[in-house]
Amino acid sequence: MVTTKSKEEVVQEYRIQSIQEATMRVIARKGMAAATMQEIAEEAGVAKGTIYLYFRDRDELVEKTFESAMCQLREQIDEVLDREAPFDEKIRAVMAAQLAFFANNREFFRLYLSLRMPDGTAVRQRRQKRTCHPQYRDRVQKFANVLQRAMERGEIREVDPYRMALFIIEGSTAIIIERLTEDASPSPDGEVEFITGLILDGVRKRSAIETSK
Amino acid sequence: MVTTKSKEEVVQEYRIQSIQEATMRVIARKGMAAATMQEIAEEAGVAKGTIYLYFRDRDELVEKTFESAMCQLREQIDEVLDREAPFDEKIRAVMAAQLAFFANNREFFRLYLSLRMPDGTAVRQRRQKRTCHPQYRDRVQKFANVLQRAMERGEIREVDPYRMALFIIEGSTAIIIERLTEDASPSPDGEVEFITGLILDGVRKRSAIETSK
DNA sequence: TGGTTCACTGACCAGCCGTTCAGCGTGCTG
DNA sequence: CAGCACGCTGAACGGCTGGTCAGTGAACCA
Repeated sequence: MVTTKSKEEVVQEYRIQSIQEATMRVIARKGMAAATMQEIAEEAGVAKGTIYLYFRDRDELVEKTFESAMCQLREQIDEVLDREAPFDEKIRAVMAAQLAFFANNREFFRLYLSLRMPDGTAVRQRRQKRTCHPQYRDRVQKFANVLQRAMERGEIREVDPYRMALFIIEGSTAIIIERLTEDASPSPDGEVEFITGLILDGVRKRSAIETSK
Repeated sequence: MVTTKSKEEVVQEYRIQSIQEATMRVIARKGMAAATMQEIAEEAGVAKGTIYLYFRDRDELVEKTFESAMCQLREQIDEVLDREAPFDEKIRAVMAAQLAFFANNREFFRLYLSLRMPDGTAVRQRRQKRTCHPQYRDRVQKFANVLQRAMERGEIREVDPYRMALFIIEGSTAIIIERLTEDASPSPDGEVEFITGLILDGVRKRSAIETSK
């Protein structure tokens, strides 16, 4: 039996998705704290009450919105991470995926900045996240595992992989988000090459002979 | 005339400082959005009204608190940055200064995370910072200038210094803040060495011969 | 000692915003 | 076509919190 979606399910999914997209847009515009249910509803073209038919409360709305975007990001990066490839190729591919994702989801970045960390701002006042958001932590951890394997293969230096992952992810994300506020940025390829170079070889000038590949 | 502080001025400064410290503690505990004037007042051991004798409103309180902490951080880093030294020494010293600052001001980090960026959360709803906090941007810019000079001297590769600065600052800060939530961390010296290595030489394994110094 | 000043207090106010729910209209059914 | 079901609406509610200000008492002065 091909469980084809009933008409109601389709409508429901459409509603949920458009409310979530509106949520991201409003948060991108006003910031997490100033994004009101009223404005989200207007942005989505529904009444305030309608949102509560699909989400328990504001917390759940924001949380679910964050999670579904993070899932997409994660899928696109994991797809690259799980492929068999030399380490530098992987880094290049991950950075390209990240760059493309944030370019295609420009409204997501504020939500991302607000929720990834120890609680830039609590979602309203409940849910006292002491640590980072689990989805963020998972992402760092997964990346750390890849680094770990690269260390075992002797492709990179042997040091704390979790810290290394944090450094790379935060450093690269900062540049990628900076791009979003610029009028004119370098080409995506150039940017990826720049970031990859920074990660692999650092800032120091190599005297002539590069360890190319 | 040595303008020695009058008794009133001393008391006033003391009040201001203790209210600001209370502000940082409460924000560290509850997060920016959930930190109420009531709780800040209790933490400082004064009545709510008293805070308004020294700060116009909540925005000004938070802003001034952020700024005075950022000034300290900035002073400590600038002192290092302005010293004449080879580039790798400078990086080591800056990282050590940053590490020490956040270790000595553990309550500051949430305020820092909330205000540095495009507006993790607007300070309440006014002041619609489109870009990062000016103090943060200044810091990145100053660091970029140092990188620029190092490029001219041929100490590091020639690429966009502002992006390089962003990458280094965000990457290293992520590790330093991670330390604050750990039970047991490596020694500060080890950590500084680790971060410095990452910045200068990247993650790639060097085959034997290090360009030491 | 009586009077005056003024930093400080905290009960109170006003407005904002998340949440609710009685009612409406649309479309389906018999 | 009458009656029903139900998704949607938005006015109204209530709680919370930033900000106010009349009152208090300690310190100082004459």
